[in-house]
Amino acid sequence: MNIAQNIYRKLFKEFGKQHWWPGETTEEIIIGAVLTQNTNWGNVVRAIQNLKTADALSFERILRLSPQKLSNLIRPSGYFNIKEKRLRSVVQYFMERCGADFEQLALIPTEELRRELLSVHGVGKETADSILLYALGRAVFVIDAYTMRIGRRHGFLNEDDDYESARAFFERALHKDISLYNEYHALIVRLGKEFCRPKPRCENCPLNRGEFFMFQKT
DNA sequence: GACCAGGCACATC
DNA sequence: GATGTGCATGGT
Repeated sequence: MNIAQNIYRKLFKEFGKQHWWPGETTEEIIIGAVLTQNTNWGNVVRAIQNLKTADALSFERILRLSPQKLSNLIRPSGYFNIKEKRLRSVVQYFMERCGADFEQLALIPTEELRRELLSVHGVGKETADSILLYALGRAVFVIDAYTMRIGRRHGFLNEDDDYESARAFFERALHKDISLYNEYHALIVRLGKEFCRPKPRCENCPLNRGEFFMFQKT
């Protein structure tokens, strides 16, 4: 049992299954992945609800909306002028690539798909990997701000680790398992929200209990 | 009122 | 290629 596996076991025991990604369709998951960039999920829910109410929670409908109409619907998620363009470009990519028939992507290797996604305006590593894992069912470990902060505080990531080295840390340590990656990232977000905020520094963090104490940095 | 939230593109050095 | 900055809402 390595560190990454041990942390997972501890988190799952503490929090249980997280039922991620919250979203009913593949299109909704992809839309949410863009809207949640640097934004509280609660605000994303409002934006998605607006799209749903406007009967615009689909790729085809989104492309029909004017920039002004779309940005107004997603306003609660913040950065709405930026995200209007990003969402449109992501939707456009998928419509051109597979017509929103995601089965058509089944034979494309994950790394190739990842490169394509990263070339789309508004899609960085976390958004690409969230889409790959949660929308397209590819075994890619998603790193986010919580992962980096938790990893550094608890000493299993170094200060100079970046997105790719953090991803390599988890992917090397774990079996290549979609549902494991899915659950693990969700658990990290849960831990981050409840115990590992920028300040105050965590005090009752589950990772500091029992055999994990040794990994904690001051 | 300050801080934070499931980032990213772009400018500048 | 590293570092800084703008983007914006809503909760605590």
